[in-house]
Amino acid sequence: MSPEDERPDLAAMLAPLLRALIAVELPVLAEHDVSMWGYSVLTTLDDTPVRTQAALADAIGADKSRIIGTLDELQDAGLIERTPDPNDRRVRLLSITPKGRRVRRSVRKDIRVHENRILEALPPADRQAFLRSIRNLYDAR
Amino acid sequence: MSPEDERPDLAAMLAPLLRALIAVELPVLAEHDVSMWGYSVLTTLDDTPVRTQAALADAIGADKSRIIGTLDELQDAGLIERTPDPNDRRVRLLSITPKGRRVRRSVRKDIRVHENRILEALPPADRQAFLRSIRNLYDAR
DNA sequence: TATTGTTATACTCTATAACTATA
DNA sequence: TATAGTTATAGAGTATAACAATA
Repeated sequence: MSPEDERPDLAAMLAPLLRALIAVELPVLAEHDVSMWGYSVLTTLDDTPVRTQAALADAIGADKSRIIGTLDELQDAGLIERTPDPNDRRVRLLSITPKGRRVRRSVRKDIRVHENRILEALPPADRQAFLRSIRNLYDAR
Repeated sequence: MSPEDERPDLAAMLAPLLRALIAVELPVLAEHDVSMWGYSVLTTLDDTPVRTQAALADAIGADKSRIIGTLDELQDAGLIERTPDPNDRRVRLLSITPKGRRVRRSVRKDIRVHENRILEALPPADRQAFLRSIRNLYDAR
């Protein structure tokens, strides 16, 4: 095996990194009284409005039955709204509230601080290439 | 928020990437009849021999009680050995067998093929910087 | 008959705490 | 009393299937 390949597997390196990111995010989310799934929902609704719960579930890679509790919590907290669709009474139209938008952006700002602290370990040039690369891989998904 | 910061959260981008990596690795592992934890154990024992099961569990970020089933399977398959330590009869000394080493390296080779296929989406310069960066973040952990 | 949202059930992981045998 | 390995129990998270209302 060539020296270049003498490195841990990609997944073996990414998993601890992701765990570390989640570990610093959880307290931030707790401060704002939202769960990880809740924040994921707020982010999706803020960036790319979706009509139905099924479409939302699909967008965040979850099962439609799995997000119901999350939606209940977000609705109770006044962060999203579920209004019956008059054109198709099976559907409940989803939307983020102004309060939900404020929470989402506030959480994101706090998370960015932690992310930047972690990324500071990288030389600036590599840092840019790293961000460009995961963005690239993420978009190509 | 500045344009540079208009990107998904790091964790939001890394999570799907890790999921994709795991998705391609699982069939490879299944072909070689080892679990994800089993492969993790083989990797650790091959690279950095550890004496006790507790030390191994610590090295792979698991609880000592969680790896026992994995060790049983690996031992039954002849991939590792557990020999009682004559100096401390509470301890069972761990070692990877030649067969275990062959399996580990065979799996790694197959995984690399899939990893490289995914990384081909990146321009070569970025690809190097990306690998250097996650290695950097991983080692600084 | 198919689809939306919901609820219920079962299954997998994981964390924790007990237990034994040694020290 | 403390530690290594093991087993047992309980909890969280998830997937799947069934269900009622509507199309």
